[in-house]
Amino acid sequence: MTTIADIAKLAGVAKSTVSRYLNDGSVSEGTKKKIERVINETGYTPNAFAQSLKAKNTNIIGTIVPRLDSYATSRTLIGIDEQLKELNYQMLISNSNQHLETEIENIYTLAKQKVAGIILLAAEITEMHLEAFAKIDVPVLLVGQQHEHIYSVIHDDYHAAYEMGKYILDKGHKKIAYLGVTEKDIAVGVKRKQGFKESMKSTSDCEVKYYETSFNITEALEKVPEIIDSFQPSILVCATDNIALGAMKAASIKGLNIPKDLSITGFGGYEITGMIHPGLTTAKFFYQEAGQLAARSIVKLVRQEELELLNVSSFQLIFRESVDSIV
Amino acid sequence: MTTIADIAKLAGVAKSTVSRYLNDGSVSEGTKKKIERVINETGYTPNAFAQSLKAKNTNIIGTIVPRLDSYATSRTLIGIDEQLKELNYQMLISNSNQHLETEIENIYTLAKQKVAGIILLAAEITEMHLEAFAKIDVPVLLVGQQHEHIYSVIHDDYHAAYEMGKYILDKGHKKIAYLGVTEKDIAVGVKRKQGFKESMKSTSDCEVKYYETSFNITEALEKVPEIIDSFQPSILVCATDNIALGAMKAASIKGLNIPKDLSITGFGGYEITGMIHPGLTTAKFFYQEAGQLAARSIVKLVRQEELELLNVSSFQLIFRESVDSIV
DNA sequence: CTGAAAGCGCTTACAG
DNA sequence: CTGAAAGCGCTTACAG
Repeated sequence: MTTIADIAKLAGVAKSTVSRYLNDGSVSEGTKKKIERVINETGYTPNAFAQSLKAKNTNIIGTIVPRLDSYATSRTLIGIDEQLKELNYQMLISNSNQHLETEIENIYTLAKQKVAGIILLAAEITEMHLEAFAKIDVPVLLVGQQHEHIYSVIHDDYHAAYEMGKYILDKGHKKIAYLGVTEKDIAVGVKRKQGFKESMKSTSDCEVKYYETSFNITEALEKVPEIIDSFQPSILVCATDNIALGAMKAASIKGLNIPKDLSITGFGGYEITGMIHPGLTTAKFFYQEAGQLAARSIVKLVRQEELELLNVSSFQLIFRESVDSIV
Repeated sequence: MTTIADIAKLAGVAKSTVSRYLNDGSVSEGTKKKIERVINETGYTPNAFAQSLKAKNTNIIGTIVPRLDSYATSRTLIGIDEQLKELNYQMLISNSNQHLETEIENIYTLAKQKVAGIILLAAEITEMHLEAFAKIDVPVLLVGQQHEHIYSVIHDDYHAAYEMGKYILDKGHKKIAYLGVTEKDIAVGVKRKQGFKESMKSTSDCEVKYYETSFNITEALEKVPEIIDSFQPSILVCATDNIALGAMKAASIKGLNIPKDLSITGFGGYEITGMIHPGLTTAKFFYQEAGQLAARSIVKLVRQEELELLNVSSFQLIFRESVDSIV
């Protein structure tokens, strides 16, 4: 293993000069060349531990995810990773496994590891989160959820739901069931529902009912039949693609034809929604792009550059076969 | 930030004693207690960089994945992470984005970061891989692919395919199409086909044809119609769940009923295969468990304990509605 | 069992 | 622009 001392000796300069060459670079052309040559010959790369020991922080961005096995998470991570590499930062993934306490722990652990910044793929921001953010001296960026005091990148849940509502109204649906999730989740539970409700205001002859389920496909699978039986909606607007998938399965099991007997929509734009039959009409969010935006944003924060508190990533409605036109 | 020097001063001992307390622990009961108290009061944790700088290696296991957005990868990572935490190691994920060169680069980069070991979720092992493994002085474990010279954890592709073959024979199928992938992929391309072929030997009145496609759903979607048209199989055995998903979509688009007109099976056991309608008959691999096994195995390698060269993770056939019984 | 000292590979004022 | 020296927070022989 070659060290900075080796390079210095081989190049005939002092270690500090090599270090300067590696960093700020106020070195004369001549010595620059000498050092460059030696580094190339030896294939030297500085020891990151020694660097971090002095510098007291790293070029690592810690990314905390609630779960690893989710399409949204994966795509977001890919975007973060891509962009971070380009900016010469490294991504460190920390999985909290849907455990609030583990999530809080991970915040402190990452801080202790002297990460330059933390990206949190958030579901819910509690007092404990705020306390942790305050205690650690590391910039934090939320992805997927907003907060009045914390920088964030969010998806445009509100407008996506608003447009979705408009669309199904256009399609002539009048008995509409909205299957949402807990309001603890501001993005999915509150904003999507708000946007949807807003779009429903434009009509008066519609019957709209709101239901709640979890993010779990299986729970949707169980809940949907009673909604169908009691309310008999012409369309079921599901707050996530997974819930929609569960709903489709439930409808199929009941022998209903989608979309003839029941239309269904989702939110997310998961790849699988285009691979099933019938294809699912959904609002696609750009997870990878949002990840890239998040990476750029946290680096700005690290560099103490300016950043909007709230950064919104866009969406796109995808129209497929799961919605029928009612005439 | 409190350091080992602070602890030493507060406890009235030398730094080296504190260090000893933290490590081998040959410290008298009395001083142990004093140090313990101070550490608890201050909430001191050693600086990992300083430790690594001396120790010259870390408790980090680098995990290289070909892609982040795959069910198999995600589940495997969860298993690795879980088990590694329990063994007091940390997982560092390195995404090569299905780029061979990036993958090779990642091997060297991880080695430079002084990871204790490397787990490689492998697709194909080339000469460049072997060269990299030889050059770096870090134990390596393959997951998903085997190799005569390298430690590995694999799924039991051969027997899974063998059992699947037996099962569809039992169901009375006689015109069978097998849709596999490139033989560069030993596990999926070679072993699954071999196991399947072996099971076909037990019968003589069957017509079996072998086709090849990529891992890409879309490609399966395009390829399947011509297979159906030209060969008219009663069943399509797909080498992965994704290919099966594409096949199901293709069949649905053609207006075929699954399984009445065409039976379909997959391999993988992805969660989604149970959520679509009809449910997909498939061979489930235990990715998470395999990940745990991988974590235990690489730690054994790091600790220079003994390990079998080849470690096999199990499988389970899941019977659902996508296979018809032919009488 | 315990402490003083050297050293891991860097960076950073401080002189020149 | 350049170098000598101190120091980052730890560990590890070496004495005692």
